[in-house]
Amino acid sequence: MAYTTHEIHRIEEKWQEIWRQRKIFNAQMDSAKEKYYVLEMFPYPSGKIHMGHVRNYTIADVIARFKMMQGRNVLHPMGFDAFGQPAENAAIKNKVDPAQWTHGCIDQMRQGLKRMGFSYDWDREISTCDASYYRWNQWIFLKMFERGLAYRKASSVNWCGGCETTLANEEVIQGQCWRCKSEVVQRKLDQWYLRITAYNEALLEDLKKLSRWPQRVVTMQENWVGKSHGVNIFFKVKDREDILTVFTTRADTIFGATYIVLAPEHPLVEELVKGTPDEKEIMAFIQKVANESKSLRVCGDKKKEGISTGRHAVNPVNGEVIPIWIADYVLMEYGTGAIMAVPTHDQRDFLFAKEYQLPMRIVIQNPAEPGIKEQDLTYAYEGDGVLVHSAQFSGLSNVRAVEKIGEWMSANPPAWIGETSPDKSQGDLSRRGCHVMGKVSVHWRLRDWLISRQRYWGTPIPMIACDRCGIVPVPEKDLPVVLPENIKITGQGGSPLNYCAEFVNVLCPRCHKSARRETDTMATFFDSSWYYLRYCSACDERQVFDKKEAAYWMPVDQYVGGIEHAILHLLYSRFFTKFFKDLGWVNFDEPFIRLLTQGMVLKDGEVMSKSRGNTVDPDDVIERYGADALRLCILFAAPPEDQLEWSDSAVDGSWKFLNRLWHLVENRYVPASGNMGREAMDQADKDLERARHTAIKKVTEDISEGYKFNTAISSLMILMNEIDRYHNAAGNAMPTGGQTMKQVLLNKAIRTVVLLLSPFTPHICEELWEKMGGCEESIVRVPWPAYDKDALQQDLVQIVVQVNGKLRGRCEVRPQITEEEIKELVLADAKIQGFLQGRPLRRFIYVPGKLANVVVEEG
RNA sequence: GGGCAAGUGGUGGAAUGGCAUACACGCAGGACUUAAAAUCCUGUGGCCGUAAGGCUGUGUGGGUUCGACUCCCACCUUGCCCACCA
Repeated sequence: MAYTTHEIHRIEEKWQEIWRQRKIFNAQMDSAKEKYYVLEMFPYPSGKIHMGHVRNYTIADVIARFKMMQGRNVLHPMGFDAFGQPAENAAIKNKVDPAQWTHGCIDQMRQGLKRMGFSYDWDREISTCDASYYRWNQWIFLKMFERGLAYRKASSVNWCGGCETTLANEEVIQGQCWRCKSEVVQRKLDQWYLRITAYNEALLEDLKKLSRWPQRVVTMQENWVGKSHGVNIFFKVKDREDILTVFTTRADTIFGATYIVLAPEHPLVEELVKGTPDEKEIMAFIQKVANESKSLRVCGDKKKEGISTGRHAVNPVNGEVIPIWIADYVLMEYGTGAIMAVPTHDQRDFLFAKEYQLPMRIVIQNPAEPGIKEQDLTYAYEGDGVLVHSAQFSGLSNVRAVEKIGEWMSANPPAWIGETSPDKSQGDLSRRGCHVMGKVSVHWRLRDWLISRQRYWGTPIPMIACDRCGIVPVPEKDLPVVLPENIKITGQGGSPLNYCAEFVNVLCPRCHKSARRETDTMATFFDSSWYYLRYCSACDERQVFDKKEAAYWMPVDQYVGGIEHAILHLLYSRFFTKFFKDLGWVNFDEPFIRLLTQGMVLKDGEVMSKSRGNTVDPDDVIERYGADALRLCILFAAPPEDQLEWSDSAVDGSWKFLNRLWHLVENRYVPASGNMGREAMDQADKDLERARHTAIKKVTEDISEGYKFNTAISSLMILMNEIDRYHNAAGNAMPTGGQTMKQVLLNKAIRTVVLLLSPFTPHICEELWEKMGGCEESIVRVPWPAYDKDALQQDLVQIVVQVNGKLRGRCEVRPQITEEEIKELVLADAKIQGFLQGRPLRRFIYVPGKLANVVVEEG
């Protein structure tokens, strides 16, 4: 029977059906067995699966099947991240119901995944848009609310005009909406936040436990949480009682501070400029900056703009009076929204000072330009050096001064104490903690997570606003707050739920008078922050997840997904896990032990995407070559973490290889019995056995150590080549139907290829295994083969001979040969002698089993 | 501006201190065929040479080493991430 396209489809469908019927991939908790949880980032159901999905899920599937064969109890679930904007956009554009559209996409996607033959436990499938799932979102939200981790606050938020909704900091990329790329602007709004910053220390500290995550993801998270050590310095406003707190990591430059800059949004600004001659002009400037888009404001190349307040501040270390400015380059979101400017040692301050002709003073000597004057500077010196013009700290290295000055400021009163009048201000200031110059402090970059979205297709936030009782949570017994259907979605006028009277108008759970339901929905990243826990007991209707099941299955042993989630999703998931630990629902700190970020799939050097129009439909490939060839091709073409350049001819190659394997079993596999001891083997037999064991070793190590599927597959190709060679050489000794020992060895090698290849191309391997008389219910139940060290031994090894590091010959020796013996052998060799040209031997290096290097005088 | 990753034949890639280019694609030649496809065999970094063989060769320049694709320093290029973060 030929391995035709028709035959491939029959085989693939046959085995997919068998897996389903025999429940091969249904996971059961079994404390007697060691578990293994392998998980892929679940897809957004946008329709058909694309090559990115195929790659992601094929990688994880190989791992899952490999672990199954190694005897682990494997949990490998799949589901759909089904809430989100595309469904709403489709509703606006095509006038279809988001729920209907989403379910259509899910069906299509599920079918695509099944066609690939992935080893999912479909009984655990979840969809985040089902009330059976999102009710637990609401439950979690209530638990967070109880503990003060979910709160409502009015503040300036990121607003995307394109999506007509708010965005989390993490969703703003270069000042633009991560989804639609619209400019993000700031708006004052009352919104729901999650207090992720309560965990900032743990989110940073526990990164140390993630030794099996890619370093760059850990670094990205580290930078995002952004802990910086520095000093809060208290500057008093001259002739007023106000204190301006500035944060700096460069306390060593405090004596070089020549002006103060406030962010335009700084709360003290209005107060400070009130009644001053330039008030109007200043307020106009602030308004102008406020109207600017975030990306423009945050662009580093932009000319820095500012305006003087006319007010002055007193430097606590020396009583120096310096001007207070307002400028767009200082951001309210970071630090205290106020900085001390040191133009000589900070490039931003330098540019600003040049622009507005503000004074500067050098306080760190640049060793490359000693004695340079302030007016001759062309850039700020940000490097290390010795302090000058810094009172008692002059002469100290700036690195040490950072610490020393911080300590000194924390322990001593400011210069203006006692100098200010009237006297009563002193007591007032001390009460505010300003009896010292500054305070060593830590600032974080991480902000609380804004989760309100003015969208329809998401989890309703389970809160009710009552005029009498304030914000009241929906009682647990009333969950879920079901998302109403048949809503008109126009894409305009804010949250569509606002217009749904039966949803909005409710009775207050506390006073039972009329009240209004919250109409914002949760950001969809909420849904995906805990779905891995839900899979542990996906059908449990009584609780968010089963503690016992989660204790058994969690944490996820291997997580596979795209690098694009390196910050958002992974950070949020880590936060939720820590929250569940505090709730007492889990007993571990981190959800994902090992993380693999697969590379992108490219076509003609560009990322494959719908908008570029360079996609290759996996379905078309399956139609022509089958799922196995597609899987093999995508695994063989590149290591999983690298970018993968799609090429049609590569599938052709995989298909040819599977064909060869098919015909190998069809034509060369002849049932035979018996066993051949090593002593009875000739050289060819030993070589075949060695090739077989080498392949077992290599494939096992390549899969488990670095997920080097491409080299694992190539070693199987090598074994196949060896089998062909062996068969051709042994032709005469192997008559058709022969019961010879050669046939036994050959069969063994063929069975090994099929077993080792089965995680990569499961359908064809199941079929061939069955043909060869395997009687297990599935090949994943066959134990993974082990290799024998003795069989790897060679009787003779080839040694490379070098003269002065250059390859000059080879020799075959016993592996046990001593250095003395080989030295004698090499030096006696006529060819080597020719290269030595009689020069005296200086050194002889022997790397056992590999190489000998004769070192003589050059020339 | 900062961080990370990468740079190897015509192509995808292999080798992490010891034979550079495994394995595959492509290409060329051959076998089979009336022919084509498929399949099988052989060859395939560059230069010189009929050959044996020699020289050269992993982005560039230096260094360490008996020996460097691999380690160190500097630079160039590309990709990704972050970015007026005080």
